[in-house]
Amino acid sequence: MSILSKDLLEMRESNIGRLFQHAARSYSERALALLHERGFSDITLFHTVLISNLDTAGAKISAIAEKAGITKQAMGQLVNELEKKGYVKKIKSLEDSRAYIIHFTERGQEALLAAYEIKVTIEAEYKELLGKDHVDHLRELLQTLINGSNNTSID
Amino acid sequence: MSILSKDLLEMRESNIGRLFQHAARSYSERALALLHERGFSDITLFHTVLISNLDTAGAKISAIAEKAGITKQAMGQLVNELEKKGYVKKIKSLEDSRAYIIHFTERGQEALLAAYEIKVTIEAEYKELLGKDHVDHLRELLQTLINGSNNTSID
DNA sequence: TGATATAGTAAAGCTTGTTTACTAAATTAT
DNA sequence: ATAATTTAGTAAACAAGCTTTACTATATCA
Repeated sequence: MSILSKDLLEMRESNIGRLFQHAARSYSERALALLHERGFSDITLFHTVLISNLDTAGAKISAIAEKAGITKQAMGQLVNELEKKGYVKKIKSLEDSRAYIIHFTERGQEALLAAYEIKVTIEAEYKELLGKDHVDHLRELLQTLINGSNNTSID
Repeated sequence: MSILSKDLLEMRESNIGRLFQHAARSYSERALALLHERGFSDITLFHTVLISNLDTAGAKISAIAEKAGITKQAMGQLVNELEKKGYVKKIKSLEDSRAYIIHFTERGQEALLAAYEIKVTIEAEYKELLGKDHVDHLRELLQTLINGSNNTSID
């Protein structure tokens, strides 16, 4: 008990893993709140996985799934939901009749643009808190960390 | 399509929210792998929520739940699982006969100590990648960010 | 001594996936 | 050309990690 309580206090006070988690959560909650404010209230955190991974208009489901680090089935479900909500369309590939190409609808493109603007907004907020140089530095440090470790991950 | 593809490329290339997520995932995967290596292979990521939130030996379920940002029920379930695995014990409170106090068993304390050592190990790895000063700076920046935003969160 | 708040449990349901197993089309080998 | 294999996607069942709703038992306050 005496040893533990000391260690644990030290443990909590500076657990960098927890800081990462909090930062990630803070970011995504803010981003989603802003997205809802702009009228895209039917999008959940779940859906943003697709949005942030579909970087080339017209990719196949399996390609996006791989990029996002989830199974084809999960991505298929996600695409179906977003299609129901009117954000994307599945169009049969001309080159491969097994495959579908995912296209954004006009509303999907609006959402995408909003997402981009929100990203800019949040980064501006960060710059106000930390200063531009520090934000850039933060990004670099994180990038280095991710490239350096994490060799066994799916993503 | 022309506008979008450009924006999207820019979006992906430096999305700080995604960097947070990757960093968090990288950290927790590494931590869990090391914990398993040390013989605590029955612990999942899920269980570490309790472990990292139970900083005062002898807290009530509801108190830990609140600290961890989850419901009492979820924490109750978690505690039961960890009790089954032999890491903690629920002991009736003498002061409040509705309440249980969570105590670590000997094995639980071993796990806790291992968790602390793993934290130190991972941070040492980070220091090797980035340098000590940069790790300290990273921590500061994250802390500032979390304190500055995130006023609506549960946690 | 009621009224209300708090500690914890129970059961059902939700989200975000995975695993296993399948169909249909494409590719490669023979 | 046809058989074998790979690939794209779907379907169904299940699991983790929760939440919501509803409850019991105890404690506290008026």
